[in-house]
Amino acid sequence: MTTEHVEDLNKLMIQRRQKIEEMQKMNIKPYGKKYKTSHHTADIVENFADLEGEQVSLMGRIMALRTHGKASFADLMDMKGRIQLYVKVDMVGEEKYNFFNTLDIGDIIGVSGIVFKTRSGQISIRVEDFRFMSKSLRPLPEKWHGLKDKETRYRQRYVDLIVNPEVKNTFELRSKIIREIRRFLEDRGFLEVETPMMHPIPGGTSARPFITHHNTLDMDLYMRIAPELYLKRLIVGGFEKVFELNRNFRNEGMSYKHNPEFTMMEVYQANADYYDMMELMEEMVAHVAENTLGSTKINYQGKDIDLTPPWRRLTMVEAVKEYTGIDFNQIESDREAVEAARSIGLEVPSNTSKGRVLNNIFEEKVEGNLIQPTFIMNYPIEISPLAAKMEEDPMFTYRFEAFINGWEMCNAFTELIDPIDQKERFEEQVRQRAAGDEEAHMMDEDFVRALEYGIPPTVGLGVGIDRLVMILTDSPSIRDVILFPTMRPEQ
RNA sequence: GUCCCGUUAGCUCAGUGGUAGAGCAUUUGACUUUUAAUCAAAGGGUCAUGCGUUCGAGUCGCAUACGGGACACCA
Repeated sequence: MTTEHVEDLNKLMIQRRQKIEEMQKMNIKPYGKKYKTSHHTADIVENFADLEGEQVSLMGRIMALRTHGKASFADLMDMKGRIQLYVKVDMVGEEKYNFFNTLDIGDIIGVSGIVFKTRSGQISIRVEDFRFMSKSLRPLPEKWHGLKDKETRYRQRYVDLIVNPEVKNTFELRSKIIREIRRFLEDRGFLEVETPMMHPIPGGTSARPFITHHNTLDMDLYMRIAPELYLKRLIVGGFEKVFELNRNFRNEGMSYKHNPEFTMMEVYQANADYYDMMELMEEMVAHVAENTLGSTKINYQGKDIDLTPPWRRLTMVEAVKEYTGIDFNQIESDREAVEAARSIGLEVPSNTSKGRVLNNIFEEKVEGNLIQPTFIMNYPIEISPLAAKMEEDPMFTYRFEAFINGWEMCNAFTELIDPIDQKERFEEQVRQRAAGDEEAHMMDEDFVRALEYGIPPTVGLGVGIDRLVMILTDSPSIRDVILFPTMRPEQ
């Protein structure tokens, strides 16, 4: 700690640094070694009947200190909760007792003592001995109002976690949700795999990528926007059921439901179709809700949502008809479609194709209404370059998305497995890219080559994990379910 | 990218163009079952940053930074 730095510190921080000097005079180490513990706080509270009168030892952070002359109370917090400490001068001796009263909120100590209940019924530890373990040099936010400032909460998540217990709950729940997804898929014979995060050609979806550079190879690489094309290569290779649950990176706008890096789960299954995947999706979400929240009936920001399968299924054409009255089965030409869109107040360029118009109307007029889980099926081919064409109507694909609370929660389709068709669709994307569409797909020759070896009929599903966690943890912003959300640097 | 809002003590927040406020936290004292402990006293501020308007700016204006919200972009 340099002196010029100390000058910047506020009074509270100077006081705490001075306490370190006083501790050193007393031969107490401000930063010590591990302390042998027998329990966590919550274990004692939960098993009080068995532990009353027993000796226990704990490690934790002082969160409150109430001195009463010759006896003091403190609240000790660890990863499982809090417990009250009761320290008496005649138990620990005058010197230790006086030192205890100089502890700061935030300091970390090890204690051992006897479990008992105070007169007012509070389960506590009568401290027989304690050891200082680590000094806290910065004051924590206030005990009652906690830390509210969102900027500080996101930038200094460690403080948020210390003082806002519900934040810890959210992230524990997130961990359980991800664990249950893995368990669900593994129980059904899916193999978890890891494919590259740095791609020479970013593919698998429409999105702008982040670009990075490899020095030794002297080449640019792209942070992946989706694992899709690599997972399908694995289906070519003979893995019939695979999934990957990890980060994707998209260089796009940020919002309460978009973070530049986010967690995606993609599943691929050979010899299956999109009906199988709809079943898997609704069962998986129900399994996760049941095993983390204990119910498939949840409440998100005041809205009751019932995740119990089966979920409602509608084609995109049916959904648009239901919410706007426009029947795309009756629309023959692109021009008619554009006119229909304009008739309900949507601005659409004149040269827009029928399928894109349908999708625009869906996004503008339908999506937001789909609060209860709903599968929307059969997406237009123009916006689905990796999905299999429907035999019944080549304008559409065997693709579906699930919506909950008006948000897209997953995207899935029976995969295009015809390498010749795939190559043509890539070529069309390349033309659109040349025409200025930055998010059109790039040609991936190796992926086409893989398909040329032959791939069984396959279905794939991608689930936005952060949004699922938002719904299940009742979190209003994606930043509330990502420990360290992307932010500009301070200053 | 556009618009709106916010930034005052460690934290949570008041603040009407005229001496910078409260609660908690902190320091000192009292108190051996308190628990938002209590009681008594004290200290604590580059009002985000910069430039203006004004006799005088936390307050009015402009710009910048960071954050939040909405929209746009976007699966």
